[in-house]
Amino acid sequence: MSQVAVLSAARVPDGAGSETTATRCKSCAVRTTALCASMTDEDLTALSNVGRRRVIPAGQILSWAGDESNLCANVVHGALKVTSTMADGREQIVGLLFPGDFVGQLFEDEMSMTVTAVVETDLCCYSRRAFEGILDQFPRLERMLLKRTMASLNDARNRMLSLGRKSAQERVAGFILELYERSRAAGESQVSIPVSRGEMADYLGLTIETVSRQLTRLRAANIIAFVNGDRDCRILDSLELEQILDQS
Amino acid sequence: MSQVAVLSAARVPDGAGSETTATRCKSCAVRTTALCASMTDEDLTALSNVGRRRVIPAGQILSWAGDESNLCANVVHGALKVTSTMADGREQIVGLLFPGDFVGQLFEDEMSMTVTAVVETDLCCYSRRAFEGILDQFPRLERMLLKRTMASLNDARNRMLSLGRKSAQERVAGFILELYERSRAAGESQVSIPVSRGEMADYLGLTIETVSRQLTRLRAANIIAFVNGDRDCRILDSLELEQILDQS
DNA sequence: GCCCACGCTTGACCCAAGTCAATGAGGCCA
DNA sequence: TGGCCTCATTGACTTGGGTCAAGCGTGGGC
Repeated sequence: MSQVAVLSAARVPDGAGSETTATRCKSCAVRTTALCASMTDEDLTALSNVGRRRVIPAGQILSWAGDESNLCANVVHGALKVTSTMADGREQIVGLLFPGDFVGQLFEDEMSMTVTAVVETDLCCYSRRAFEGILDQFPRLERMLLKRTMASLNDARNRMLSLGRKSAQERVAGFILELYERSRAAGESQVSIPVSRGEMADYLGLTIETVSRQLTRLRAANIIAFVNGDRDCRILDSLELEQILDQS
Repeated sequence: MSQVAVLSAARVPDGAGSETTATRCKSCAVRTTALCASMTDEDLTALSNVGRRRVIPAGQILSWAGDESNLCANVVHGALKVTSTMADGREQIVGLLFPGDFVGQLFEDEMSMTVTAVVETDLCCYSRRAFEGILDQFPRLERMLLKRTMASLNDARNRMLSLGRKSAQERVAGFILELYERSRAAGESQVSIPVSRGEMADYLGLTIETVSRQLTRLRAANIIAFVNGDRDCRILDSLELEQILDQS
């Protein structure tokens, strides 16, 4: 999953950007999962010289659709949402970005989507122009970006199937399963839902009420169970969840 | 708009592939609109040596989701649909490809979507492996592919907004407008709808009946008018069409 | 020229999901 | 400790678009 967007306001965390060598990059949490994975330790200097760490508080908008596109970034920690909005306020979340994902609209002067932090998020930011320059110098970096963009396109297409053809129950079950895969890959036993019910609705093309009712239904059927409020849940019957998805 | 897929059966048109130089490429209908636009006439030999023309009859499937990914192609003439299908037959068209567009799943061993010709279509096909090799040699080609993939991702995201948040009327009006822009750009005075009502429905996440009713409504409101059957129409009031789209 | 098939339209009815509204459960500040 | 404020849930009702079932028109085969 790699993306396209840009950032405006943010505060700089203590000392970030002050180290001039690539030592900071080498120990970075996303050294092997972000685009940086395509670079050797030596080449990383090219990136570390222009990259600047920023912490974005939850709810803050990094950039509006229509803004000038002058920054791009790797997500280091947290989560971002990429949204498309209509004049009357209807909103669709067209992408969720997690650590290791890339955000920014390259080769374009204008941002086409709005990017917002859904929780407090650490970014490693680059000037868009500078990043494009680095891309020219490192074919392996460009290749990795190409592969990721293709993977994002694939994701987007799968979400089109969901939005165009699946029932509310199937969409909610699918979303829970996506999160389940993500947390299992991270070795966590519990699924933490990183977004509010409203954001889930905006992601799935539903209303808050419908999302809530479907979750209640899954809970009543003993397929999932919430622990400590409504943001963390345990999967009691992942087979049943999968069954809701691909054979109804 | 660039894509991801592979092809299987097809018949070879008279003499295609028999010229060994790039002369054929130079006079190709999509020389300046397909990925080839990134290549100089001299460099084109690299592509023309491995490219093979094929004509795909309307309705023929080029490759199924799950097939081995061993071919890719430029669309020269006609139109393709990229679809995602569920076990029970529900289908979503996740992309329409026109002359100049690229189709194929690079860097992947398996096709993730089904690709079908919606009308008789001419392709310029490459072995996937060979094309990947050419990509390695021509950074400008790779860059153009990257830009197109990013543009496709943007399109896909706009379609997510449509599928997730727009009413039937807005979706149909939006589709007609897309076609209108395309035909205006081609200098045509009439809009020809390249797909059946059923395919329109699969593209818009609606049913045939709903699409038909919405078209009837646009016709009754004197916004569009059909000429010679139901595949060609004239736009009588494009302002009203746009108004249906972005301010309701 | 006739018939059948296929794609499109139209009508009548239904239901999944949206809307509107009330209630509940934390969390935060005074 | 109490009063908000925000977010989630639940209920009652409405509705846009789906479903089912006729018609209709055009084009191809015989």
